[in-house]
Amino acid sequence: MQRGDVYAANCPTRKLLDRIADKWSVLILLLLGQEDMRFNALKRRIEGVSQKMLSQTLRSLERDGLVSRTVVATVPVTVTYAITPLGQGLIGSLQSMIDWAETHMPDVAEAQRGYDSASI
Amino acid sequence: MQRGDVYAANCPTRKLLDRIADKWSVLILLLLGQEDMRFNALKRRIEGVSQKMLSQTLRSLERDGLVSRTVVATVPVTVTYAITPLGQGLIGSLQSMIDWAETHMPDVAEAQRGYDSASI
DNA sequence: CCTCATTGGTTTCCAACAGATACCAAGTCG
DNA sequence: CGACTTGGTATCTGTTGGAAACCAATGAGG
Repeated sequence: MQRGDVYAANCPTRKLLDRIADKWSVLILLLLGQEDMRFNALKRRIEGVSQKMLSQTLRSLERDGLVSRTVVATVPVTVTYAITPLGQGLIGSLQSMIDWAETHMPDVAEAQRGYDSASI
Repeated sequence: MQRGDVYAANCPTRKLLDRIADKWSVLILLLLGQEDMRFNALKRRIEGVSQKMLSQTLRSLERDGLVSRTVVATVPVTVTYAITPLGQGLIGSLQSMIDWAETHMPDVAEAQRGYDSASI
């Protein structure tokens, strides 16, 4: 089986990786993996995200079929975002990345202290 | 057990995630997970990375203790980068992310076609 | 000897992108 | 009548990424 080379710039998988290996994408997918959320709920939950980046990233995730967007004609109109079955498959990897980060944060912090003190 | 909130901007784990969930970091870590590599070997292998971003990202990964940097006093001097035991633990999650991307690339491509044709 | 190549970077400059802010429609509440 | 909600978009600015030039120190080739 011929495998695409993710290190080639024009490889479709590499381009997909560039979109999901993004801080906002990861945080959004992880939240939607837990429960459906509306636009402003995501915005309030994810500290520091701008409306522009949130709508931009959501549109990109929707285009890739990882997230679904549902408009409900209430007043004012509400928009609900949810993870798709396709996106659901990604959650596992992302969650284990977060778990690793939370578990090994102390080791990383210590490595940083070592690095910073050595380079004074 | 009190869990840090990765969605808070000042959370150390969130900041670590922002550094790891980066396209260059992921590609570098994955390559170094397979074998030790020198600077220019990485540069040749990862299509599209600039020297600036490569050295910047490598320094960041070194500071976090995920990658080690070894200078050998040959002529000209050679610098070898290797994954650390700490970084090794992260490879699994990253690899499963790539595997997912390679496996589900056709689904994503089809979702994109659907999205793009619907919005003409 | 002079030039070009190698190594692994740093510096500079400019284009691209992210973030802050203002604005929008359409309706509800005081 | 204002002020507030929803989920955005438009604009302007500041930070970042990428292209290219430059660097030291040495070896090879003409």
